[in-house]
Amino acid sequence: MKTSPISIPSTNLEASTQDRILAAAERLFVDQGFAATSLRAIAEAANVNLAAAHYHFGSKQGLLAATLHARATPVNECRLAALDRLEAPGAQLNVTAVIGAYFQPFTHCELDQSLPRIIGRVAGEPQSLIRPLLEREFKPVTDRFIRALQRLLPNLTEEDLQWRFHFVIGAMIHLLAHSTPLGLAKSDRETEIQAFQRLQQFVVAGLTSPA
Amino acid sequence: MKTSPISIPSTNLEASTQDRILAAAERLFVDQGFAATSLRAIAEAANVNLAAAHYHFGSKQGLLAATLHARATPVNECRLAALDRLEAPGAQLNVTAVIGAYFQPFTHCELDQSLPRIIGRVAGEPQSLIRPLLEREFKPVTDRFIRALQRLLPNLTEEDLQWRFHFVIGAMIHLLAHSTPLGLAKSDRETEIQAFQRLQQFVVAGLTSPA
DNA sequence: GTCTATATTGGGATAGAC
DNA sequence: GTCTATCCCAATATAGAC
Repeated sequence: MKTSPISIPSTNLEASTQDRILAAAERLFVDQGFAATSLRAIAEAANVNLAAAHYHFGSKQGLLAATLHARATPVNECRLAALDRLEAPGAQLNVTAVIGAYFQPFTHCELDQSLPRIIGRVAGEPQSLIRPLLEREFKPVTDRFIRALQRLLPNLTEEDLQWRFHFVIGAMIHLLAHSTPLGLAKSDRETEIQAFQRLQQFVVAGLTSPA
Repeated sequence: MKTSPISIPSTNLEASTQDRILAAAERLFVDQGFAATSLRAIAEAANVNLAAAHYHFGSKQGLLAATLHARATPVNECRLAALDRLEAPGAQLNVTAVIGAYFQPFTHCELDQSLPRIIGRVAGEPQSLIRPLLEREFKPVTDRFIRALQRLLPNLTEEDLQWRFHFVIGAMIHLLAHSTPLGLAKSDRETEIQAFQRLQQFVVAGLTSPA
């Protein structure tokens, strides 16, 4: 299976079979959740035979793992690149900048218009299924961010910081999964970036509040 | 269907059929999600015949709605009672207290040991399914809290506050759904209350950060 | 109100031709 | 690597006896 750069036009009939399956799976998983989405529906949406999905991904779970991995890889790269830039000598290293680097995949890196939503969606799935996947894909990078914050917030214990970052992730997931509050209208790309700026200010205040 | 006070020992064979079904459904929905849970599994866990579930709740969706409603009702009552106490003349009305009232169902009211988790779980389900339910059950009370905060934070626009409360809810949902950060051990009731205190401090700092 | 039995549909997975 | 066809099982829901 290829792990090359992801660029998945919603229904690009010229893309390879694997990519079409991945794109369709991601869209349906996001819309309906994992359990509620059938391989048949995915195959149909991808204009692909049902058996092809099994051939390429082995199982429905395998397809989910591939979908998540395809998104997680560039997200991790984008985050790490941003953090590296911050930790270079002479750069402005502070809490706001670190959180900005963590949100970078959703604000600056042009990974794809809107579809890192798979992250928000998948994080809501039952633990048993998805927790190992999430841990493998995201924990190493997240840990590096926590360590960077730890140096900036030496008055917090490691436990303090882990809890606070847990809340950061919760708010971020919620924003990814439900891009707008109940009362407000649907958002475009512009307001989406603004939403992450709002979120950034919110969580920086929470992170830096006194111990 | 009764909407009387909820007290559902995990498998109380003396409870009524409906209550046993509700309890089993809630537990399985929380553990596995809605789509992945079959009525058969619920009926088996509740020591009830499959047809009984349909007789009492009409459909799987009906059962989900009933499960959620059974939990939402006391949660709303607990929140409103706490807010009423705060808004009584002479009480200490500030942002921390209002958020404390919002979290009250998970910290002080002894609704049930751990199972308002249905809220955290259900909020992660696909929008199409669950959004109307959540709105009906929680929006009115949540709106009252937002209005209370608006009076305490007059420098924020309504849009500001809606976004910030969106983040509060996101962090709360995440805590309800995954009661502990990835690195930490599983929690008991004690640390759970402490977690909500941590969350309270975090979100109060976020809410009160300058506009 | 509770059971047995069943209608009906759809699911994941695989065998085997091409 | 892609198709057709099929196996086998599980799902929701309902009919009808008791």
